[in-house]
This record gives sequence, structure tokens and C-alpha cells, in this order.
Amino acid sequence: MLTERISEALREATVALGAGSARFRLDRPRDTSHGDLATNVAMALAGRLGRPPREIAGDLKARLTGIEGVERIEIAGPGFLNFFLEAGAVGGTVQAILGRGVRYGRNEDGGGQRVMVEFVSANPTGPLHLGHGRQAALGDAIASLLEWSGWTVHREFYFNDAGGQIRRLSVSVRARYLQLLGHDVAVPEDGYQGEYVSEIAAALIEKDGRRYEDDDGDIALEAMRRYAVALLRSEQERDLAAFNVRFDEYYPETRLYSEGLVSSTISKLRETGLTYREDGALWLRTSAFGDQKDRVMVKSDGSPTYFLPDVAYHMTKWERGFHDVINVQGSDHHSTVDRVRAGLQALDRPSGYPEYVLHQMVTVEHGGEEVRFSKRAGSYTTLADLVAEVGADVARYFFLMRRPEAHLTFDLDLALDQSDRNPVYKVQYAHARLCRLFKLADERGWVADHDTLMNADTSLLTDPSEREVVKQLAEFPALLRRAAAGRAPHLVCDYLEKTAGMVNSWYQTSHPTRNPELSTLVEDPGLRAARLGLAGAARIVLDNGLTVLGLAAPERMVRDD
RNA sequence: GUCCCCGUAGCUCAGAUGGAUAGAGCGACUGCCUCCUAAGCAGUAGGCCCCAGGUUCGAGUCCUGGCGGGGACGCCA
Repeated sequence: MLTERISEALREATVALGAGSARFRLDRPRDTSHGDLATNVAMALAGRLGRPPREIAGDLKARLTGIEGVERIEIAGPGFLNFFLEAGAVGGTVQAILGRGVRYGRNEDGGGQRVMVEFVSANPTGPLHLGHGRQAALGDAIASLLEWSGWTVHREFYFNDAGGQIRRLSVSVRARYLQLLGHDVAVPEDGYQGEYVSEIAAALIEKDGRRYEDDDGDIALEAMRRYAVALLRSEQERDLAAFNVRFDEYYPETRLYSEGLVSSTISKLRETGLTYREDGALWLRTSAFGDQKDRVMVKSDGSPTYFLPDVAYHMTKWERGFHDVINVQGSDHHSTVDRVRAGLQALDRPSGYPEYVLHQMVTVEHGGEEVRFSKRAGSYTTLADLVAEVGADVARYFFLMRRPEAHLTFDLDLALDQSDRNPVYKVQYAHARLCRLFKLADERGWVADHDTLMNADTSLLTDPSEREVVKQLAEFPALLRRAAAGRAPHLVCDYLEKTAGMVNSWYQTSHPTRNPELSTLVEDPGLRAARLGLAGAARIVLDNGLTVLGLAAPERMVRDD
């Protein structure tokens, strides 16, 4: 498109000036008097060429003649080059967007390579909470952004179905089981106290009766474990489905053991000579790879720490062909990053493997007060409760609209608000409004199909309110590219809100009440087609943006009340 | 004590490899529906970008040192 043509011309011009290739920006200035596009390239080159920026800008301008679609170039401020585009050039992007349709915004940066995104990875010890929700939304959106950037994405969910936490769960279930059968037993202090544990016990009684009443041994406990894990897994599955998140693969920790990957990892680490025995435990010299201290792999009681299966697990990712792996985790797992990477480096994997996106925690506020409204989980708010309360789209969007590394305050009042104060509805409503234009055109018997729009004379889009929208739409592909590279879905939220705002503004200024001459559904077929083309292009961008984030793009909005 | 993240409008937060006059939403105030959905739009008010140095043509952005908040520092996960 036009931006690429100007970029290319700028590169050629800098080479011609003897400056070689330079890094510079070419973007849309805030102030429209600074043109449609502006570049800082002259200032960026000033140091290297040892000449004043405005002088360099003058030389560049002299070489930048005859770029198709550029009306004129001005030198401004300390040495900016401001490009003013012809009306037809701006309109041309409308056709480009309409032509690409559902593919508008996609790029091939990934070249079809495989990448794994591991996220949620909740242990089956309870219902999913809000932290998992943020992670589900984040992981899925990052995965989606990578798909839009040409990667082949694998979504994976890892879970510990063995080990200390699961044992505590099993013991807790047994305690509730016995309580329900009339025994005076307490749930251990380090056990799971939530009501859902009693629900599991009750379900188990319904299924197997009093079978485990007199068995305080491992057989009963193993039955409890299997039953509880299966039940909680399927419950998590149901909650994720309600949240519109799906995975390609679920990887249980027990598989690492049953396939011998943990023991083979121990052998391989021993072969490196980086292990040693101390205090009866087996240690790995992770400090040799930047970890703050060495770590225990096998405890003095002979059982492995979590660290070891974690290394084994990441080796399987590599061996399954995933050399690009992104782990989305809560920042409370921060301390494991260096240690796992160190373990993998000991086995000759690259130092940055895997990549981590760590996110901060979530709190919910209602009426300015922090709330916890879980009835079942006891100590935290569940994802299922939140989704039932505000809907999947709103929940997803709110989880995504802040940078991962920033703490997230979930404003329940705003989430429940169905007006445009709620950013989700603002974006969805802007989309619905554009769809409505087409429906009305249809009702009036006006043809507004793809060919009509593609053949419209978009140079008729001369009003500033129209041109501003088009320029905003033109930035969508670069925005997606930046969001994917930065693993930053919140940039898409920002962009969509801004775009929706501009669409609404355009829609209002061109409202028949206010400016009949700017109205979209005018009698003049040429003008109408051009404006519907703009509406169609904007609709595509909002639709594609919402789709990337995993949200619906409704054609109609229906209010609850 | 060490490491990581955060500090921007009254509140919640954006600010791409350093660029022109620092933005949005909420809240406050003022206007705008005979007409394509007002679930909207236009406008006003609101800022020592935590502090102090440094780097340079230029710093909210980069560096150093403080201050404040959160998290992590286990033979827990």
C-alpha cells in the first residue's frame, strides 16, 4: 500500500544521500496540519551525516518526487518531512481493505513456522479463578495474534495430576467423604477448604457408596485422587468452553513419569557433570547459568521436586518440534523462570528458551470496594461466576485491555454497564451500527454488494471526517504486527476503542439530522457507494479486530433491559 | 537484604526502535434527536509524566541513585 511505497522511496533516497540504510519512523501525526504521514528520518540521520536535519530534509524532499498518491511534501519543525496525500490515495485503502476482507490485517511474518503457547495450566485442585481467566484470555489472544502473523500455533494446557498438592486434595476429599458419612474428621489445615470438595465427596458417595469408609490406605486415596482430578478437569473444561477457549493438547504430569521422561532427564543431567549430592539430595548447578542459587532436583526422601518434571516437560516441547515456545504464567511463578531455563541450558537448549509472558494478579471492584463473590471456592472468585455475571465477551475484553505486567482491577460496575461507557459495547455497537447501514440500504432497494463497493469512486471521500477514519483503518495491519511481536493484545483493545470512537464520530457528523449532505445513504449512487465502501471497510476492521481477541462482532445489539 | 514488575488527569489506564502542543475512558460541567439505533456526538475543566542527577539537537520513553506500591526469593507448586 501507499505507506510501503513511501517507506521504500525514503530508503532509496537515504541511500542516494550516502547515509546507507537508516531506522526511521513513518506514521500518522496527531495534528492534521502536519500532513497525512510524517517521518523523522532527517533527524535520525543528522548525527551520522553531521549536517543539520532541515538541510537533510531538503535534500530528501528533492529526491522524493513523483510518488504516486502523494500530493505534496513539506519540511516542518526541527526537520520532519510531512506527506500530504491525494484524496484518491486515501480512498484507495478502502478498496484494499474491502478486497482483503476477513484476511485484512494478516501477515506472513511467521512463515508458517510452529509455535507453542502454553497457558492456563491450572492444577485440578479446584475451580478456575480470575487469574486463570486473565491467563486464558491472554494466552488465547496471543496465540490468535501469532496466527494472524503467519505462525502455526499449538495451544497447550499442562497440569499436575500427581504430587503434593494433589495428595492434599485427595486427603481433603476423604475427610469430607467421611464427614458426610457421619464421622468426626477434620479437613487438614493445609488441605482444600472450599465447598466444592464436599460436592466431590458427595458425588463420590452417589457413585461408589460407602466403599471407602473403612479404608484409610492408599487404595482409597488413589480412588479419591482419580475421581477428584477427573471431575475438576471436566469442570475446568466446561468453564473454559463457556469462556470460548479451546486447547489443542492437554499434557498431564503423570505422562512424564509413565513415559520415563523424568528418569531419563535425571540421567542426562547427571551426564553433564553439573549435578552433585548434598544433605542427601541431588542438586543441579543452575547457578552456572545465571540462576541465583543451585536447585534441588531430587529430594533427600527420593522424590523429585517440581523443578525436574518441569525441565523434562520443556524438553518434550522441544523434542515435539516446538523451538518457539511461549509460556503464559502468573508473575508468582517468576522465580521458576531462571531455574527452568538454567536446567534446559544444562541440556544445551538456547538461553532464551522458553519465552515467558508473566502477568499480574486480578482483583474485582464493585462500588469502589474489592469483592469476592465465590460461593464455592471459599478463598477466591471463580471464573465461572464472573462469566455468568458479565458474559464471556466482556470478561475476555476486560482481561485483555491492560498490559499483562500491570495489576488488573476488574471494574464490575463498568463491566455490567450496557452503555458505550463499557468499551466492549462501544466497539461492538459501532460494528452493529455499520451493519445497520447496509441493512437500511438493502431495505431501500439500493445495491451495496461487494462489486458495487469495489468499483466505487473513493476519491469522493474528501471530507476530513471521512479521511481520518480511512487513515485509522489503514494502520490496522501494522498495529496487529506490533501487538503480535510484543505479545501485547491490549494494543488491539486500545486500537479498537479508538477506531470505534472515530467511527461513531464519523457516523454522528454524517448523520442526516446534522449534515444531510454528508449522510451515507444519499440519493446519489456514486457518493453512496463510496461512503458505504468506507462503512464496509470500517466494519471489516472492527470485525477482524474483535475476532483476533476472540470476541463476537454482532450485527445487532440487543439490550437486556 | 537480593531479584523482577509498577509509579502518567480526581479514579482506572494507554503511550512501537527517544520526536512536533503527553492521550482515552470513567467522574464533573455545557450544548445537540421530526431524520441511518442518542447504547451516540461536539465542547469545557482537569498534568512539577514519583524525586534527583546524567546521556543529546530533543527524554514520559534510555542510564545511575533514591522514594512509594506489588510480587518472588523452600528438599512447596
